[in-house]
Amino acid sequence: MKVIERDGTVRDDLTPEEELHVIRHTAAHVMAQAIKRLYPEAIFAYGPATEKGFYYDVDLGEKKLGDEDLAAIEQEMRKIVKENLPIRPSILPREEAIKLMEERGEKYKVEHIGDLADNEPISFYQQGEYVDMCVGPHLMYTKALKAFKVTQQSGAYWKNDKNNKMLTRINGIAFAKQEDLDAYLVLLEEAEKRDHRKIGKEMGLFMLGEEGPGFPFFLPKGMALKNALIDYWRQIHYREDYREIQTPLIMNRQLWETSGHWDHYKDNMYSTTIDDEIYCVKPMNCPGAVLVYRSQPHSYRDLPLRLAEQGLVHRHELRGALHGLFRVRCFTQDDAHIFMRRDQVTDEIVKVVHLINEVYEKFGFRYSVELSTRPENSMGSDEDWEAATEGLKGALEKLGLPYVINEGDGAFYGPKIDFHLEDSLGRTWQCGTIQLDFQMPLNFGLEYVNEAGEKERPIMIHRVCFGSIERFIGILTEHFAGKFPAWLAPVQVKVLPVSEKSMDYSESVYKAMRAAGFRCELDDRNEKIGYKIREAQMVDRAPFMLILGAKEAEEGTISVRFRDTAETKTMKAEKFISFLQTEIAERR
RNA sequence: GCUAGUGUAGCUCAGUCGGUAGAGCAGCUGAUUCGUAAUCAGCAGGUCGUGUGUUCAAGUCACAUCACUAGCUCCA
Repeated sequence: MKVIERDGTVRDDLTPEEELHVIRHTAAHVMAQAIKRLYPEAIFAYGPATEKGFYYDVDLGEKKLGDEDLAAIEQEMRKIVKENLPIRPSILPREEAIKLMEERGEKYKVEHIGDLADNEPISFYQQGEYVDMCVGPHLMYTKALKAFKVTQQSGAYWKNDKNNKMLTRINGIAFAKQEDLDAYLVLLEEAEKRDHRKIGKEMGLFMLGEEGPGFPFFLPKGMALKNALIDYWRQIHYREDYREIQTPLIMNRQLWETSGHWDHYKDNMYSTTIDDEIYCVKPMNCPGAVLVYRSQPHSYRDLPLRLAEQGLVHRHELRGALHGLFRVRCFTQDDAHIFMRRDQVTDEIVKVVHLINEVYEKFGFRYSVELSTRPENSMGSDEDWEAATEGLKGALEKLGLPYVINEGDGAFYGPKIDFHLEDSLGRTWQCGTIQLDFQMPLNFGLEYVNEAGEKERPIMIHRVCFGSIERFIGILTEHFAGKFPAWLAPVQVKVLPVSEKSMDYSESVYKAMRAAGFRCELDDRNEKIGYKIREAQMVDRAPFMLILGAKEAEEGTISVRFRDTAETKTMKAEKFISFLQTEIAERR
């Protein structure tokens, strides 16, 4: 595949990833050309290639686009491809570049030139009547664009700043070959089947209602899953020497003023009035943990002190941001606050990273790591922020973990390391996070007594592994497409009598399974065995089905059908029980 | 909160030009007693998200509002 650089050099040595990027970037230009033909008044902002496809942000004045309009744009793009226009670059002096863009009314491009460094060359690519300011490279002819689709539109602010004008963002996808595009569309369909909202409904895990937007209800099956997850969490945290606490949901305004939440987080806090005083529903667990720490004097020998809490927090999220279990207004954080001496910071962070890694590996998740630095609206001194940020960086480097830096994205009280997991569509969601905090200990006057008998201020880590149990369950559901491993499965064993004749035997087996501690259900409906298997497989997604008919009743055995292989094995109930107990105990 | 869209039975969806609500699955009842991914028949199920308006007449048109979906912004 040949591409042309802004200086006119023709190259054919790009990697497949780079080629895809160029294809998508050219697709964005062709789309812009199509838009300009259909809507001559359109003014263009940014139009990049992305990981998933491409988009162009366009100012269409008062014009609103419907689905037909998107189809028309795609149609026009196909026409432009057919015309096979050559795509050629040129570099202009800054004044001429500005003049060209001004003549064409491209005010966003003019502004963009103003943002560029003085020595940055300003280049343009032209295809037919359409000229776009662009660094390239691009395909050399429009006909080289083989497979693309305009997918959706949305609003987006100029330069992503909500104080700026809202533009129309038109999204598309493009691939090197039609087969790749088709495969991608199939993938999207598959992803839809894994959507945790759909599976959650099918399996009866949770529900959301208009009565409480963003406040999920956990149904019996979802609760079983949640509890299994928390049992696992307790086990590993006990091993790592954490102590579990629980702090109140509602505490008075003064506490939140001390912690800084009142100043920095008020818009996200729910509040209520009790005896004429304002109380806030906790959006974070830290102040509660801090009060627990402060309730007793501490020796340097007690540190690090690790206080863990399954903390239910409430945050007022914008309603447009709500999304199944991924983004809710109340969620349970598997939180912990670690109070420690300055010399313990690196070791402690390393331990937490190991723990998070252990948890994610358990489920086979891949994750990406980000380090977020000081935001604008924050508290504390530059030195403390510097030290905290260096502390996190040092730990990451000691571990050799690759990470990207997210400038200005830290919490208001400290920088953080974030762990991001992918959903079925490849969107990433922040789950685990480790935050280093000098502020809270200062604001609350926390102390410990050192070896010399002097008072010193501890440093605090805030950290979560799952992040929010709700979000984590959403990710898990999509990851396993509802086919949870036995230790997590809401229904572990489903007993399926072949007919009513084997009902008595089935009931006795069912009771034995429950007595063995399994989450077991009996399908006692008057249906054929095939029907029951179908539902156990597709709806409950039970890892084990016990098929019980006259043969089993006579022999005193059970026929176990395995969800994942569809194999069947006949054995004694005791054998199955000990097998499954091991399976669950080892969380395989 | 912003941009665009969607809202009809528990679920998935149909409903034409404005003329008074329809299917499949699930549920219930009956028959069948069945061996590894859907047995047959019957019955029942709806204030068409909510409100206001236009009209002789509104699921259908208009406005408002709520929820949901994709994205933006924001976040675990």
